[in-house]
Amino acid sequence: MDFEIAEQNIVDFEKIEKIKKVLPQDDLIFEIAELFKVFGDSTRMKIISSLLEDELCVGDIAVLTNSTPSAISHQLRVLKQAKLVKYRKEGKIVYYSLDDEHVREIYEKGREHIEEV
Amino acid sequence: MDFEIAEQNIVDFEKIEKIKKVLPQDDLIFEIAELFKVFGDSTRMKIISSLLEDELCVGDIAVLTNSTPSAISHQLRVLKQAKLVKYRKEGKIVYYSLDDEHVREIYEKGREHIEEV
DNA sequence: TAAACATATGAACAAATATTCATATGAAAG
DNA sequence: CTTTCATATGAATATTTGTTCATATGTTTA
Repeated sequence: MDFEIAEQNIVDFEKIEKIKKVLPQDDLIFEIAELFKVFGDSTRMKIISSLLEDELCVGDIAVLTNSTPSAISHQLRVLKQAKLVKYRKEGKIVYYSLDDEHVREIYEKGREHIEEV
Repeated sequence: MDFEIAEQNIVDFEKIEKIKKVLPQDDLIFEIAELFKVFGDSTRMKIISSLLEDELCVGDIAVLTNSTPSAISHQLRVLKQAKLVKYRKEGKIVYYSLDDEHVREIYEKGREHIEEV
């Protein structure tokens, strides 16, 4: 590890060492990136936008997103695994809703960035 | 459009129409997703984590991320296009820094979600 | 002016991923 | 109990995307 560092062109060695100490662990950074990856798809973002308004079943989400129930079901699984949505069953119908206030907050920060630039 | 809707299995037509009215335009949703896509990569997330601490040049970021200057340069271009980082030149050295408080806020919301679940 | 250096860029390759299609599951209705 | 319906799932395909490698650009130093 240290060999590699020594071989490269470092402008400010002390600054690097200082930052290295406070950087989050690789696996935490990986998990954060994985979370944002879930937000980084138009279909899922449209699902999230819709669920910000109300709980919805798969078929209704498919209509709102101009997508197929199958595609939506796949994406809801991704959102579920990321703990961004939860669901409740009512007979054969499954209602999905947002699982976390962070979803709304993250969405809104993203929207702010887009709309202010 | 309305034909497609009529053909599908809709559970609550009124709810759908109501949500449809308040949903953001497709192109805004697309842009938000594109923004989060930028956050959704480990390398870029590590760059962002580093720049949260201080401005850094390409070579130093490469060391901190265990990556090559070339790979980092490519990723910095992505971050630049998303208006997440800015840069200043000092001779042949280019210093990058975060361009927007939203970056920090979005990063922290993401981290909160990961750490609280 | 030539060499060394930091960064940028383009093309090619490999890996990841969203959608589609066919089919499965499980619940309600006939 | 058989059909219909809502949702889920697996495999295949097509597209996107990150890295690598070679090379280019522009700056400093010898």
